[in-house]
Amino acid sequence: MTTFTPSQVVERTGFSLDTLRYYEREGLIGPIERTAGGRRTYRQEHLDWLDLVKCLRDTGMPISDLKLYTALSNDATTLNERLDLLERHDREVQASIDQLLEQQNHLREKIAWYRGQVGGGA
Amino acid sequence: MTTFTPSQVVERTGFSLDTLRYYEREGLIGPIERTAGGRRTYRQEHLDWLDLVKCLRDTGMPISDLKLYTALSNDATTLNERLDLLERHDREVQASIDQLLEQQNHLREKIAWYRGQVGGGA
DNA sequence: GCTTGAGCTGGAGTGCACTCCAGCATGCAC
DNA sequence: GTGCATGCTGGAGTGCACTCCAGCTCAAGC
Repeated sequence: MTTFTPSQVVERTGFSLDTLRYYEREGLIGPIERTAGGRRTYRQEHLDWLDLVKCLRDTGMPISDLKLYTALSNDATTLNERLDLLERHDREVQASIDQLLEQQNHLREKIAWYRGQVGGGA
Repeated sequence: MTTFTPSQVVERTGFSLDTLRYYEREGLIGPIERTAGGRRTYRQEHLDWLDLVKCLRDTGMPISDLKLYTALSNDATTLNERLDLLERHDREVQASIDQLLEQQNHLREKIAWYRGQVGGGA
């Protein structure tokens, strides 16, 4: 069974060593097995999980929600709750995309105005 | 000339009183005129400016860049620099929209998977 | 003229998500 | 078997953008 050292996980996930340890402390990822010497040995399933964590963090899910989601994931009877959580999050992501697009329009109007000023002054 | 009290500005811009004062301290908006008693009296141009500030903040421009942009706006010869700043920001906004859309795809795949599980278990 | 609410100041406090550090252990490379 | 990179822990520190607070002044209504 392939395992990964902390630095390999850093390389593959883009999280820093400190962030990986922080997430483990916070319960965003289950306790990672250790070598006899105490070093963490990650497995493929951890990398997969961290990809999901990255997706959710990058879309703005707070640590507290991720903590909840992780806890739910340890109980096979919580599929509906997890689905709810992700659907709610999806709606929030959609809302922030919409808001970003709307504000981008204002921004581009402003840019167009500046271009008129700059071009007109030539 | 119409003027606005601080609480009217709160209502119209959505910024809190404390945030308005913080922005003024930080130089994101020029010093606001005062009444004899020391109360701020905002004018329409301030509301317009605050709309732009809101647009830029909501799209993630840091306070430090807004500070710079505000400083540049007090010098009529800086049109090109301001345009540059906004264009750079627009590219960053586009990048975060793109990234959000991409991560939203992953999220929706996960949601679809959950729906399969939940539906399949019925 | 007094009450009540809005506003003032300077400075301290908050919440979030990391990030850094000291001091120590481990492990592979030679 | 020693040197150096990697990793460990607990806890302190950071950066950002506010947000709150005490103690005070001001203004409008009755």
